[in-house]
Amino acid sequence: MTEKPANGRSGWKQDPAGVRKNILAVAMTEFAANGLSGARIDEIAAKTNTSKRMIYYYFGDKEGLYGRVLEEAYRQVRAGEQDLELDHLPPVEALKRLAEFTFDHHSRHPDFIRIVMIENIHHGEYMEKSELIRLLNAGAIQKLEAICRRGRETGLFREDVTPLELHWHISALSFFNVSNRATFSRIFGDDVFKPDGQRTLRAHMVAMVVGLALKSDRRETLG
Amino acid sequence: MTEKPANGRSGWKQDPAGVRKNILAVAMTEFAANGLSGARIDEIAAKTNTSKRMIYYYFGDKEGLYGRVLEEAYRQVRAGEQDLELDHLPPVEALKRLAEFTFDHHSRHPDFIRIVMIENIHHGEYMEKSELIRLLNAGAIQKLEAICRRGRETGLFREDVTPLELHWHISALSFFNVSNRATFSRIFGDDVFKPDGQRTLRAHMVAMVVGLALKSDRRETLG
DNA sequence: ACAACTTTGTACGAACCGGTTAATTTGCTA
DNA sequence: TAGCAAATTAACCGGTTCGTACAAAGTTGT
Repeated sequence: MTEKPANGRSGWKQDPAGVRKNILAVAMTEFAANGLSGARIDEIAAKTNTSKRMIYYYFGDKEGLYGRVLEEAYRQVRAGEQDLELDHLPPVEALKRLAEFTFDHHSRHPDFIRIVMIENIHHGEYMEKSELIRLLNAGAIQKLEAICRRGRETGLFREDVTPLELHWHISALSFFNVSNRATFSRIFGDDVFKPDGQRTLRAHMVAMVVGLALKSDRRETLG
Repeated sequence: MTEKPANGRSGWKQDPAGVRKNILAVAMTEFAANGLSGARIDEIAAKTNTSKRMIYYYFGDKEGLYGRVLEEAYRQVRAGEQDLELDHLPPVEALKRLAEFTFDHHSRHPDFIRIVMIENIHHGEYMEKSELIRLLNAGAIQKLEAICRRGRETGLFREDVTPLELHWHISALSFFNVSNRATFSRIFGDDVFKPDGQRTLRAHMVAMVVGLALKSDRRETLG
């Protein structure tokens, strides 16, 4: 509960950065769980180490808080993607790794997925207000662009499939796997979401994406 | 505004079925637009031909209304799928047609997609209460099962890719195309969602799914 | 004719919930 | 240690919103 101040000095009773961070973390969980209109400021405040007044002191109002949560969600997830090193791999291997990583990454961050779902329900209007988010996401496709460039240079990849389209397919299959788990599993059972099922889906996804990227006469090596 | 009674006889001043229908239609739009907690009963009532009192008379409370809206949404969409005739087509053609149809069908029913998104935010808890929805959806995969059976019998399809998995991939790519349009287009532009872009994505989806279903030595005829 | 069902309309209560007012404490600086 | 801005606390407010009460009348199947 009582964490050490984010500030260097110890013994301080005031800790603005820590308070902000604490509020953001709690708010993200609550918004992810209940949506923008479903989340309750009082509930967020209660789960915080501080008081409701501080939420308004630092974030203005509910929508302001939601906006910052949205930014923080994108920031965290994009930060987790930076470490991936793909330049030393041949294009096909790099594409496979990127696709697998995305699948796993989304699977590990269900709250991020839920925040994005909620933002889509709101037609992306809060995202549009954030310059930060646009900047963060612009870089999200650079790795894929590099892979495609190398793939085309070596004559393996099709010329008419764009990085953006590949990103779309990878995202769709990885996102849906988390976003629609509740309804899908209640209709068809949850075998698909057990470890074996997930491995299969992931392998399918990789095979499909690689199959799409490769020229047809280079596909024979695929299973 | 004033529609003729759903009942056959004319001159009736009472029309329970019509009132229910009208309330459901308005409520679906409102829930799809604002979510369960975001939608306002008073707002729904105002857009109805009848009064708030009738909503409670027929549906009990807000959650009861939402539950019926959810059922109605699934019922409408599944009903629209029934007409599709695939038995006369060879398996690969049938699979293509089914995939294309699903893509277009979801694209034509954004409110249904939004309702399903909202239900997933609520962890599918209202869906679970409805036996009707489970029944409706159980049949949603039968067409695909028939196609797969024929495909395997003729030696074209892989034995280790199940109808459920194919349904999952088709659903993921078709669903995401509607559900994440707002955030995706705000980050990467909306070229992908213009007619040309949509045709490309749809063609990719079909190619990927068919490529996955087919045995590797039967894939050479693909573009 | 009679009972059950359907419709209309208003007004209201009570909880909920986002946001504020006002006052106090803490820490930096000089 | 005085002064001042930033940080923090706790009680409070007013509008919103779900749901109901009440009162009455029209309609339909039997």
